Amino acid sequence: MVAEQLKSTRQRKAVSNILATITKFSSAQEVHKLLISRGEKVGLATVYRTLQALAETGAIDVLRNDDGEALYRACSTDHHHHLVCTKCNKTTEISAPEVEIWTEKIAREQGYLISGHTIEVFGTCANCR
Amino acid sequence: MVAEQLKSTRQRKAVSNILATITKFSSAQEVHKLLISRGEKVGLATVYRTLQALAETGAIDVLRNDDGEALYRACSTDHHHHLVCTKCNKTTEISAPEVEIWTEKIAREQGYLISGHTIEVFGTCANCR
DNA sequence: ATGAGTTTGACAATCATTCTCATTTAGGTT
DNA sequence: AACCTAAATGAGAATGATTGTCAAACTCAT
Ligand SMILES: [Mn+2]
Ligand SMILES: [Mn+2]
Ligand SMILES: [Zn+2]
Ligand SMILES: [Zn+2]
Repeated sequence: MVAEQLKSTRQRKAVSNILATITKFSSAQEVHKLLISRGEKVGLATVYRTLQALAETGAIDVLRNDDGEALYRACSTDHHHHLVCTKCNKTTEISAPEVEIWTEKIAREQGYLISGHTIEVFGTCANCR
Repeated sequence: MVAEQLKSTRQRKAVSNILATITKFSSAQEVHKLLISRGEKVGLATVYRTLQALAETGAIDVLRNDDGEALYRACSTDHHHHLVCTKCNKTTEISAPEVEIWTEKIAREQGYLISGHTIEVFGTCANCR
């Protein structure tokens, strides 16, 4: 029972590199298309697996759009939330210590053992108007 | 171009009635199974359409679970958010005026025209522990 | 009761995501 | 450098929630 290990592969590097160049939340399909268009040969399934793995370790963020599709983004490493444009998915990171505290308090009051929370604000960015 | 009108049908009443008896967030598939098990004959597509219609008018609430599936619930009519059990989907409504204000402020500062926001807290309820 | 516009439902079609599994690769060991 | 083996990959099939189709059934204002 050896500990889990993530091997460094060409594909994983390619995905990470692409993510580093994208500022908006993007779907696995979008990331895959981008990779292909840049000449990187990476299978679609691998893109899915890589994004999910990165999200699980907290290396990148995930959220669901209105259609339930998963969107990924390489955000800053500290805890934060998002302001997302519903037209172009442009994203601005936001933080709110006061809200974090409120969240903890509420859950405790209701007898829940908190596992996480979601705070996303949606709207139309200046550009899209 | 007459204004939209929602006709009162047996199926729509059945869906609304069922929702009134459920306290947890449920998927269209679950609602459909419940209807069938109670002898109500309603097509699956109709359940989907009805839930979506109700959600659009704001009559019921929607959220996405980790798998991206849409879950519905007949909540109170006032603005609120949710504390959801990740095991059984038991839901507690919560409200937070301070958070609402913060949300507005943030969006305005960033030049976004707000269209909505999502605030859900997840955890394990007392029962599921 | 009538008729135009809605709604329904059985079933097909979508389509994002997952699964399979034969083949390739990373990275440690001789 | 050659070897080994678990981990990773990818092409394609499979899954499954959700949506589309369209003829038949229904609602409701007249
Ligand atoms: Mn937070
Ligand atoms: Mn709110
Ligand atoms: Zn935008
Ligand atoms: Zn529970």
